[in-house]
Amino acid sequence: MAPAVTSLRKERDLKAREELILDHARRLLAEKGFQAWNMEQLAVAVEYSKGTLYQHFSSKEDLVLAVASRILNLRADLFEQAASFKGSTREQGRAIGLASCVFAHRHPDFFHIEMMLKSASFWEKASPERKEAHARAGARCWRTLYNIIVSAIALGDMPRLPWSAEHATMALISITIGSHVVGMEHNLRVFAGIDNPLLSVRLNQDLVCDGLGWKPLLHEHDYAATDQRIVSEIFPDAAAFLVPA
Amino acid sequence: MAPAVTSLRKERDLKAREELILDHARRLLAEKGFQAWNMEQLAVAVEYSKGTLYQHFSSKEDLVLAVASRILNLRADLFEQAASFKGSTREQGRAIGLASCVFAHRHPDFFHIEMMLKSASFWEKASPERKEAHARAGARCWRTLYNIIVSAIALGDMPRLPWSAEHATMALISITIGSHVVGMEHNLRVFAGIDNPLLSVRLNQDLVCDGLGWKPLLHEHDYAATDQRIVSEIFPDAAAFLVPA
DNA sequence: TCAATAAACTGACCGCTGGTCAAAAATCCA
DNA sequence: TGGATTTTTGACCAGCGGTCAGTTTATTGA
Repeated sequence: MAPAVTSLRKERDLKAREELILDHARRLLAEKGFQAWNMEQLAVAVEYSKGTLYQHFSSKEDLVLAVASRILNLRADLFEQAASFKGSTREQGRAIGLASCVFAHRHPDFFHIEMMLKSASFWEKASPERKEAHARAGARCWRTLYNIIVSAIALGDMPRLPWSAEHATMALISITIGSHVVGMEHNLRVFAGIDNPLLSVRLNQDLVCDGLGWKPLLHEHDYAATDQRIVSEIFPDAAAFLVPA
Repeated sequence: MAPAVTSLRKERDLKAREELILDHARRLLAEKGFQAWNMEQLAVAVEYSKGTLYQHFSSKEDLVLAVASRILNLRADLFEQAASFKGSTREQGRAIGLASCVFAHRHPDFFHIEMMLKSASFWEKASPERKEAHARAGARCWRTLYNIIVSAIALGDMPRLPWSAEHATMALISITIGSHVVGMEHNLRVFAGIDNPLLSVRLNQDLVCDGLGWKPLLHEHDYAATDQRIVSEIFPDAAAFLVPA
């Protein structure tokens, strides 16, 4: 039997190599999408053989799912940072909305990847473990928002009826995802004269928050000031595109 | 030179064959997604050879895009029917919301297909003509909604500010698309205890309409009665799942 | 230090797919 | 009817994801 110290190092090396593969795969995905590169090219890029790649991932789809999960966990990280903002529940919700935009700015290709995952043939080629990991990463995101909304209802910031906390969460997730997806359509951007799609994402979030009666409503509070605080306290490097002069 | 009568018949035959191909392709897409069938199988199904398929479509992606466009035009048809509803502007908007649900019920696989189209590699393999046709079909949909919103603003049913008619249109499109996409997610449905995803689509649409200040607001009017009228007058065969007892 | 053994890595190879095109079949017209 | 023209066909090609027997590298025990 191998000494524990040796096997630990091996495990570390394996993990490091997996990271290396994922890094390069993410780059290829961002640059070329899904079809315009192959496993051989990736193998050359990471300086291992194709066979070795398949010791880490059961298929190309499995690999791409792993990339998506890693990025989705970064999204969850941003959400959790945002949720730590000190302020009213609606301000915390707003911080998550901003986090979603910071994320979209850092990972403009993420939603494209995520759309691919929805395809049935894609999903069934991925390993169960990675599918579960992805579900966990997704849950981290909406759990963060859900907890804030539960607080909002408990504190009386949001009416309990006619929507449950779960439905309110779904509504905010829907408007956010929908706005990001729609914002990627070139024709619609031209039609609506939108130069910065992220601004309209936030506008739509405001709309839904007001629709949910989440107090203080948009016109009852100076949210521009809140935005300044959120950006300076939590996303200092994102000031430029989030709070335009 | 060929007689005009002959060439006309040929054109008709060609068109009919294209329909046949599209019908079978749509069936395969619905049953198996994109990857789990190939052009040879489709050729066998329509009883022509693979080469003949490529006289109609420049690639598999081009073919799938054509299928998507045909379905998208059906969506536009439903929207235009809905827009003809006699009532307040918000009731007309609601009719379009219902149309979107009728459509989702008839073509549950459409959004999956539409997601695939967003992929860059997919888009660039399709022919320019079909891409333009798809854009036109999409425009038919949002134009219909846009016209109603313009009326709403003109009639004073919706405040002109702080959102333009274009932004209001985008907001409603975003919540609708977003709700449909999110509603397909199994984990989230379980989390929110949603049995009928289409109901939450409509709930979210109400939320945004109220957020936009589109009068009469949800609590100012008996929209259940409106739904009954819309269904009986425009979508009589959709009563079952749209207006549950 | 050095075999013997085990573990890890490799790339030639396989089956399958989207897409092509020369040959064959069908159609048309004088 | 028969030669010219158009349409259809399916064998064929290149490129892909994925496999696995053979090679290389690492580990072990004397």
